[in-house]
Amino acid sequence: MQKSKVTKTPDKAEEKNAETEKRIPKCPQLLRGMKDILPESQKHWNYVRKIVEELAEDYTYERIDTPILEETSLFARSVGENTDIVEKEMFSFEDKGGKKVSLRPENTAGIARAYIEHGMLDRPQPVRFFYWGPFFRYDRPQAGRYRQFNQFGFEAIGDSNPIIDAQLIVMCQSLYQTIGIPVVTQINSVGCRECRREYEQLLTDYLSSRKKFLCEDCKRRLTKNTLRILDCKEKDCKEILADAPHIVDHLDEECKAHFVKVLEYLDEADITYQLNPFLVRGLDYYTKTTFEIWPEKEEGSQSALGGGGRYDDLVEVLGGRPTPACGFAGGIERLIISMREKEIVIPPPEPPDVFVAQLGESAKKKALRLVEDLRQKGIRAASNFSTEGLKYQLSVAAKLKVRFSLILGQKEMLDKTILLRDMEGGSQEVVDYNKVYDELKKRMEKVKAIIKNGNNHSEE
RNA sequence: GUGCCUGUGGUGUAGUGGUUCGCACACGACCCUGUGGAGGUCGUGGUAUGGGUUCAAUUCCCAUCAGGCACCCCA
Repeated sequence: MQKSKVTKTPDKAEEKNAETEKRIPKCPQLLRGMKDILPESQKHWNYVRKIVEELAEDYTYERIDTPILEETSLFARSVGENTDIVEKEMFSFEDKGGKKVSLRPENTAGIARAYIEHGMLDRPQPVRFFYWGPFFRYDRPQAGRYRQFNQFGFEAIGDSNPIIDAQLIVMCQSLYQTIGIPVVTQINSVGCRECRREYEQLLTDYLSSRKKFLCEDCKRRLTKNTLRILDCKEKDCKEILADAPHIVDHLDEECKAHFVKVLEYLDEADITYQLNPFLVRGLDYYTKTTFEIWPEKEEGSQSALGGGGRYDDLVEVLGGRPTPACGFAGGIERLIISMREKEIVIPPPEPPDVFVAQLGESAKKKALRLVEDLRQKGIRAASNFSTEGLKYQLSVAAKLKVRFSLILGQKEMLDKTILLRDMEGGSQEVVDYNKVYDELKKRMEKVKAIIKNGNNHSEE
């Protein structure tokens, strides 16, 4: 028993403590904006991943993983030199060879690069990919906004048909619906390069004449990135924008036809969407359709769950042949935050088939082997060898919601038997040790059959 | 990157310019080597960090760091 804190015999002991404390540096902490995903959150992550993978499989999108590190110019050329992402949010540095590299802030550019680099225009078009992984942006962290965050996404490269756009939106809506989060899709068209250029001129003219009423940011945007003014939340700017020309009214024939088609398809699929003439995305590569997915009841400012659109020029901009494409990216952290808010219950994992409890050293030895033997025969056996008490072991079994427990003690060791306990009801019987597997299997089948029948009639 | 708010054991919280900062949960040990951790006893663990004011700071002030809100941006 020691009470070092209270002792009045300070000097040596305390001095020593102080010294060692000084000598051992404090444990380095989590970097700002980074997050550990602890085991207790993994069920959310696994669940979302499972749903994304199933959806991808249903729609034949194949998994692709591109590196986290790419040449900086890849993003500068695709996302855009003058975007915030490239200008101030990338983790960029020179590698030891002096090459300028960046942690990827998004994935479309990397995938387009891979498409070109591996000559995927030789595959049946469109090539469909899905991905899941970490991305990096140096932003000021907030709930739902981290410096390392995870996204999943779908990309369909090589098809200009508007049904691709519509189907992506259908997929996304379905994804969030499956998880249990009601969402609305906001949609707009920013046209192709040509109509955008004309519209930008039109908008610039309109806004220039009202420049003095715009906020400081927008005055700056007027020369640099006019379209972004549409996104401004300042009241005065919004008022001015109310009468501003809408890009959808200034699309050329082809872009207009494309947009109309997309909307037609969405109507046909019973997708509810909101036309948002001010929806402009912060990445330069978008053409024609752009859309964002929002929770039905949006709370907080970081709540856009995902966004996407068409990027018909990107592959060409990066040096490939002109190739139309369309994609979507969703934020996983934000999705999980929404799930937590909605208190969405995740289907619990299947419990193990059996729990092996042991008492005494020789039983413990044998149980070690038993667990592995059962596992190899396809029975999922849980165990806990770190404690002795049977009470404790059974409580672990109960927590795991295991239906059966096997109890191996000294008595059983002598008789070459084992106790098989049905955790539901608590009946148990002595079984010949060599027949454990058969007996267990028999009972598991029985339980399975009962569950099957029971479900036909009543469901809890 | 700007403005604002917050910071008490692992988690959630109470409280205070003055000996030992309280509680709950969680965690560990024992009662307990034969049955679902219920009960009992005991225990580990904290004022984010660094300065300043003061006889005295966890409390007041400043800075830093971290989290959050709004902006910005976007996932």
